[in-house]
Amino acid sequence: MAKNNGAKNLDTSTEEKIIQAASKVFTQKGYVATRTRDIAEEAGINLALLNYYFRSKEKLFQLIMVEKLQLLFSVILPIVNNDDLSLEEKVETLVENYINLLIDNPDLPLFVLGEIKANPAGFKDRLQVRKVLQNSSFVRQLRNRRPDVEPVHFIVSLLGMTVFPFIAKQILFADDNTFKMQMEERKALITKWARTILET
Amino acid sequence: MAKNNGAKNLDTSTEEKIIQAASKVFTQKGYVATRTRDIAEEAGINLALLNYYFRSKEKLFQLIMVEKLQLLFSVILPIVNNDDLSLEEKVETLVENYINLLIDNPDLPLFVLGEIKANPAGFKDRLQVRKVLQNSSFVRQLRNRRPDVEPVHFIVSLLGMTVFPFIAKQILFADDNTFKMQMEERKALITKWARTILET
DNA sequence: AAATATTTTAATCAAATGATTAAAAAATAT
DNA sequence: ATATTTTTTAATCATTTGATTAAAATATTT
Repeated sequence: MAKNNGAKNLDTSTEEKIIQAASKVFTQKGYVATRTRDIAEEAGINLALLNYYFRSKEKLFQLIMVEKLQLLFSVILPIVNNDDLSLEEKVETLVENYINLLIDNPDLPLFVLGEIKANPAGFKDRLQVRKVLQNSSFVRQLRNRRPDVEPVHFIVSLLGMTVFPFIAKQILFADDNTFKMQMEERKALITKWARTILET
Repeated sequence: MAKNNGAKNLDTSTEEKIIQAASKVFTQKGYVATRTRDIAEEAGINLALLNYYFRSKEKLFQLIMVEKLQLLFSVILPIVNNDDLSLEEKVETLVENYINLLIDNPDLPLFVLGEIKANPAGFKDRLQVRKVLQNSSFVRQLRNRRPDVEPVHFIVSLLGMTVFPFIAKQILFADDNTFKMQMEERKALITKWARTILET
């Protein structure tokens, strides 16, 4: 066998190089707009090698998509389900962690939302964000605090204030540096505003 | 000549049928994912006819894109530049009109933002949303009211709360009817929240 | 009605693209 | 060292897709 190695050097193995390249190109251009040749070139390998390792564009895409969805949920789920955090603590942690994640992965929201819209059937069953949220400690606390407001409205506002700048970055912000700076200062603003909204 | 007619019946002319179909398919699937055959089929005409009328997929797309951008801006610009409206009145009108527009064109935000991201160079010059906003009555009022907060933060929050539900509809909302209903009740909520934020 | 111009279509082209194949190169085992 | 297995490549295929062409159909003008 010509196994690349045992455990070390995995981050530079061909397979890993392809995954890294696919992650980059897919999230940047979306499924239909990326050509397998783009990924191969980005990975510095032959096109046939991509199919040797992953059988097809579709298979490779599924892999990346699952990875990205887990990345998004790994930040949300532990927080909204943590019974030890108060409503205000949840909001603060959520905003802080989510903006940090998005600063490192600015393409993530538009990519994920775009692909879900492009193929709703493929995610209808797998993704039950609504159900998970419905039964969360977060929603329970929201209902308790403000029985007069549907929790979804508050959640959408919080997510909107947090995620939307990364979706509309191209249009609303100048250079990348001021954007990052403003996203940092935005953490405190959103937290404060969300608290205010909870009281009003 | 075989001109279809003089002035009547234009809404069913071949040219108009193609534009309607292109509008629908492009906004639903985006530029790369739509095939000219899809548009032709949707319009109920031959594929060659599409190229006879519009020369190319790209040309037809440009037409639709300009139309959609004008649609988006035709709602924002008159309001943010209206010196006769108070800050609170601007917010209320903006939210009301924008949600109405988005209820009728739910695919618009993801489409426009996706295409701009896919081809930033093509819009960098044409779209100067930042500059227009910068000099608007709206931003002046915001600076005046809250000199301690960068206006962009407020604008992003307002737009985020308004637009984001239409972008994440697929994930966060159940059926289309309850969604529309909740968007209607959301108008008052956002307006109230925005006012609160301005005071805090 | 005949001639002319416009609109529409069927057939086809050329380029792009996901995928395969057969052979070469490299690694591992014997 | 030789044989065997795994990895990589160049060449090629088949399908999709935007676009064109030549002819047919329809409308307009004379």
